[in-house]
Amino acid sequence: MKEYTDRQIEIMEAATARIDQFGIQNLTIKNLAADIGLSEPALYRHFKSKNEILLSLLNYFLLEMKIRIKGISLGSDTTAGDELRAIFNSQLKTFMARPAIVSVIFAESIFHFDKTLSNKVSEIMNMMHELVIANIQKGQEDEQYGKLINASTITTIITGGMRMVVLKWKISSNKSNLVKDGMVVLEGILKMIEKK
Amino acid sequence: MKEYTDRQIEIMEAATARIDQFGIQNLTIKNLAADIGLSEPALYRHFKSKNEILLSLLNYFLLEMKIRIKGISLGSDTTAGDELRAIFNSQLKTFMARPAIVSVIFAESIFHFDKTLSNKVSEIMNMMHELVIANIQKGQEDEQYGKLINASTITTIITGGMRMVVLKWKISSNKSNLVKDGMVVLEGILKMIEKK
DNA sequence: TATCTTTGTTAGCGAACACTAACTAACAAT
DNA sequence: ATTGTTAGTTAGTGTTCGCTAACAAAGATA
Repeated sequence: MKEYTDRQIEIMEAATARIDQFGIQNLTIKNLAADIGLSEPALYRHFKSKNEILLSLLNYFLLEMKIRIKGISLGSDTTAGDELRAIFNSQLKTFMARPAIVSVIFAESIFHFDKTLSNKVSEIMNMMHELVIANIQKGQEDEQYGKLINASTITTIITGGMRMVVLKWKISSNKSNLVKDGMVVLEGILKMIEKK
Repeated sequence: MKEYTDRQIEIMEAATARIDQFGIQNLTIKNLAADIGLSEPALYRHFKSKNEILLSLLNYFLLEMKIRIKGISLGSDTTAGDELRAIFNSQLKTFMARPAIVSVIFAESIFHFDKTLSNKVSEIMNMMHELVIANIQKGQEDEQYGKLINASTITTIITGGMRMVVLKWKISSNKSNLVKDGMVVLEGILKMIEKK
């Protein structure tokens, strides 16, 4: 398992904050070093290139997310709907607590200049898709969800709706209530697919 | 009304194509000039700065979109659902015909370095939101859509779902069938909200 | 005590960036 | 015929970029 030193984490967090506030174009080694209070070459003691910083922070957040979601504990009699509620509640709460992360992992377009980086962002998106579609398929088999619409389409609607809530929250400068708005959308979709 | 010379349009199209293929980081005046077969200073005869090229192309596509959507003709007995189908069918067909546009108008994050530019992208997004929410509200008043979920939430679900389809199409390198996939998602949502 | 490793520094490299100065050829207007 | 405008050129500006060479201080290790 990959591990990171305290200094590496400090660098990755600072880089994320800069991207969040000023965009990827403003993330330069000079700015980043100044944020931390180090000289530019000092950063190269901890990462061998600027691209490695970006790749590492994506890996870092992906790992963190996997561990957190795996750690969500559910009672044995939990419904499929409640499982979805728990997953997205955890996701949205994390985003609200650390808004800068969102600007990095939701922004495939900013890494368009490098295949390795954009693939990593796609990987994060795929992970969420797989998580949701598994839930929908199981819920349909168990007759908890209707089968009027196929699982893949429902998954697209759910992940798309959630992303849209996050995007609006970003545009509002994180002023809207992400968790509340997100749960309203999820509840709306569930209301349409859950059998009573 | 703003108008653009042939040369300006050529520059804006080339800039859009470059962003689409290689990302905003690769859009330099040097590259752009080479694409068109001109020298760098020649571009400054047509736009006073690089930022003005970007702002102009966003305006150009926004204007084009407004005109196209306004031009969609509907019979007097068209249902609200059919109006939505017509709007998104037109949108998706346009995106398939000119894929590069999508990389520009769907990517608020790449313009994060400039408020004027990111506001313009938000404006395009808002336009779609207003269009959809008006349809939903009217459809609910006319008892064509159910009122189980409020119009704002449904709008978020629809626009989010459509964006997700477009995003997947982009990630698939425009290989998936955008119009078909998009209409399946829209049909799925309509199936849930339309009264029979 | 002597040496090695770690983590920082200052100074500076070549390349690329957006943009400008100065000039020119083609053409339109008076 | 003269003049002005348009749209292009070559050459070069200062700045910033990612990154490196060379060196230094501190602590761990032998």
